[in-house]
Amino acid sequence: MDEARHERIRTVVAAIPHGRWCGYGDVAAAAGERSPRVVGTVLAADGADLPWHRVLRAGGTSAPHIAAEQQRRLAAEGVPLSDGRADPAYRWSPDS
DNA sequence: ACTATGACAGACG
DNA sequence: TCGTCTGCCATAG
Repeated sequence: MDEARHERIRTVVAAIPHGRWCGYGDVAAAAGERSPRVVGTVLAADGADLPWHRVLRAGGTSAPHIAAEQQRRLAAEGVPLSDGRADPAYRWSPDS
């Protein structure tokens, strides 16, 4: 069942500390996924109740449609943004 | 069953 | 640093 897959991903995203961010690839790896794309798929379908704004792309940038919200929330949590790009120093790995 | 699409990542030029 | 191409895999039609 794919329910388990969604749940694992949601769990990982929910585990991201306040004031931190991490990449789709990191979440996917922590959830045991083969592709980071499934993370986006899950967040798009079930991310309303999750801190999805703490999940960015590998480079620290955000997807166009959600960029405004995402950057606003991150800034509100104290994450330094340099020209639409989150500070790498505030990156967090599900492992650490 | 097949094709198109997408909140991605990595490799290249 | 940026734009493009390719590999990836779940969902929708």
